[in-house]
Amino acid sequence: MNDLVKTFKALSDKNRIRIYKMLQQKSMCVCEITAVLELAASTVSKHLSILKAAGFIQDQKDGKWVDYHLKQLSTDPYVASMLPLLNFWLNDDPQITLDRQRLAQNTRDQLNKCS
Amino acid sequence: MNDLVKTFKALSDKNRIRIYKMLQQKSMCVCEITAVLELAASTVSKHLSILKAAGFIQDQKDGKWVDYHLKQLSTDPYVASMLPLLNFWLNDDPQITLDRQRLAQNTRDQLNKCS
DNA sequence: AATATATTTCGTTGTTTAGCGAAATGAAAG
DNA sequence: CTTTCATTTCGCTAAACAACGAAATATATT
Repeated sequence: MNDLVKTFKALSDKNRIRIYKMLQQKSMCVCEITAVLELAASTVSKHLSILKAAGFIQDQKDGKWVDYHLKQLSTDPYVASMLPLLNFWLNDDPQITLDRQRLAQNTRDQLNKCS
Repeated sequence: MNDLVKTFKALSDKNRIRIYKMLQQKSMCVCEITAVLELAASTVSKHLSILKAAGFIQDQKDGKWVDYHLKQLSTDPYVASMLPLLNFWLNDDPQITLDRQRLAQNTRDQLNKCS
């Protein structure tokens, strides 16, 4: 039961949903996500750690960046069941659409001096 | 997006999950739920209002009691998608099993002076 | 080596939320 | 019609949580 509650808690935040829906488009580093959400990098990092702990995302080092991407083959049954729903939901949401437009415009190399 | 977050928040609490899984067995009044959860009636009432606002449950007056039951045909698409998962999940969970045993033992009429 | 950029960790602050008991409300029974 | 029981609302407290900036860590570039 605790795992299930943890799964739902991970999805109970607007900014974490926005992160999930961006990662559905492409893998992103922290500073790219930060640029779209307009939050402090430390806040974004925390959100990512919560999504990771719940089993929704994975990370991978890439030079000075850390790439985050969806874990589409989750071992956690709760997460695995939620994935198709999350992938389908909110694709027409105005905020999600806007985020996706903005993430397409920025590349991590253009983001000199992320903050 | 706010509706989706609201849906997840409703399910992000252990006691609300326990309530959901009890209501899966039968409709219950507040004092019956209170007897199983061992929480204050006002706390249980608040949990029920959150589940109701999210579209998971409905209530119906029955004399001096208020009967709560699952809303198995939800108009909310997020809730509707979650129902089959919630109904399937946790049926073997020790806490849920125990709650269900306890709810079967008590009837509202035996619960004189609920608290 | 020194500097710049990316990320995480830590400590703090303000907000949200779960919990309680007391008071208010409503319905049933004496 | 007064009392009793069930429920909800209200005000409060403690814990959980999101957000920030600063400090720590790590990698890349000069």
